[in-house]
Amino acid sequence: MLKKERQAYILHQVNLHNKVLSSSLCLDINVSEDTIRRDLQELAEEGKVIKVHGGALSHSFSQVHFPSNGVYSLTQKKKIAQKAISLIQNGMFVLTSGGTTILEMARSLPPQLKATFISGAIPAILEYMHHPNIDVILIGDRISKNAKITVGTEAIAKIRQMRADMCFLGTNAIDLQHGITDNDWEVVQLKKAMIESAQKVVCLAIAEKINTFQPIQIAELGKIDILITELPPDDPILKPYADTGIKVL
Amino acid sequence: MLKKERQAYILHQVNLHNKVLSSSLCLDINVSEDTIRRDLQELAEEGKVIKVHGGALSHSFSQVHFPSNGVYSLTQKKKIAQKAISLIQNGMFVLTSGGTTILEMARSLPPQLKATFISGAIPAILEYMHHPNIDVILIGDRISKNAKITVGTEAIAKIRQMRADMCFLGTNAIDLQHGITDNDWEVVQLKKAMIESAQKVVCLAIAEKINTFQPIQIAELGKIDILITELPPDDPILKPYADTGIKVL
DNA sequence: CGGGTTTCTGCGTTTTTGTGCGGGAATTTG
DNA sequence: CAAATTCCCGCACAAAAACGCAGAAACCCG
Repeated sequence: MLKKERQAYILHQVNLHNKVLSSSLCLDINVSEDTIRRDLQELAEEGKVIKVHGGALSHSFSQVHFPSNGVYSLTQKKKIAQKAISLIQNGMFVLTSGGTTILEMARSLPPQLKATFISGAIPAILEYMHHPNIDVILIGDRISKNAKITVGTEAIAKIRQMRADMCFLGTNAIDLQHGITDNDWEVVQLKKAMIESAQKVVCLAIAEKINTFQPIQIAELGKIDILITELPPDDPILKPYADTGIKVL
Repeated sequence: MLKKERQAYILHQVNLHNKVLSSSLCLDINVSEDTIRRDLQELAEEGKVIKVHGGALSHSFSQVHFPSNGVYSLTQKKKIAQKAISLIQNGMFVLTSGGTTILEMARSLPPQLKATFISGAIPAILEYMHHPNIDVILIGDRISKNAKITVGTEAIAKIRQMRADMCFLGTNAIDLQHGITDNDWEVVQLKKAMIESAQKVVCLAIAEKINTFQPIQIAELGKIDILITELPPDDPILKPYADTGIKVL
């Protein structure tokens, strides 16, 4: 088994269960504990997991207990959220993925907006629920604790039978060659379905995600209608994307 | 169980209940009191909790007043929650409705319990999601903002195709003549479906709900297997229910 | 093709960390 | 004041990590 393959498997396990024991991993993959430990260490250095004595934890895990995340690019995300909200009109059916940028958008929705939001992302749902004029449709299925979103075939089937006006995707990585990419297989399946079910696809990405990529492809750039970052639309880094026909905000 | 994981659980409990006893924690997690004490000490050094003789307090608690129970029957609900939890075994599939009693149960689930919880109740789902060993299946559909639970035909259809070992119902009203009743038509439909899909039906009701009724019937008493209140099982008010064959805890 | 280098992996050995236990000191409670 | 908890300290033991090393595979390059 290849090293990358192994690390991808480990990452998948961590994302699925929020934690992982080195001992159980080395039984699973049938390699020595040292190898696992080295893998975890590498993943930890890349910020993919958090290494602890005896195994590793998912990043979201510790984020819960450090609610003081005011530092995490909040101002950029607010800016993105504002631009995204300007696209939403009364009466629309809006499909949203998970992620902190989407969450910020959910928090910033103006109270007089009347629309229907469809999502399986728990934190976002909580925000929608508190909004006075928004109807909320919850996508059900098994919950991925790490992504805090429902994943699985039922969720995908439900999304497939929707016809939304617009779909907002929190974006983990985007570049010219691979399009939008991610590292969680189940979330990727979900986002694929969301793209197919929406008339317009909007990607929200903070600038540091631009020109990066991850192992699994969600969609080619051609599928994207609008790209929103915190940068001004004429920033040179965004030029190549605009040139492919994507509307950049 | 990983050390960080344990500390996360402790922190969660402290933030939830504003206090925590080392003795109850070491029963919950099944480690020695020394370990708990060391954990609390570490958390205290990081400023996450305030350590006191016998346990720890949340930071917010020490600052302000006693917002505590009195009005909201919290202690009764905790008692009910404890009895309910004693019915859950590892590996079970458990269906739960909404309501504050169910929420209290969700908060009190012991961390080593491994089970699958199925629900459309958003507050309860949040608790299940934070639990280290519980798998969560979310029932999707339109969200009723006031009940904070998913309602509608899709939700009912999904529940119908489940086969749960046990179903816990928060109960708004119960009496001998009408069985269990409620006043929200959509929630009633949902609970009916849940009863049909579960092998055992457990009703959680605080004593003040006993011998009251509401406009819409959910089910006859005959459908109920177990009734849990905060009273001792031999309380005279419960006698008539026990006489109909319901197991009273 | 072949020799040198880098990368990856597993195996001992040593260090560090996490946990439980016993006994005595300190604190709470009645 | 006395009994019961709870806390603190040192120790022992097990599990995990760090470290150095060596063999094997992959890679590079003239």
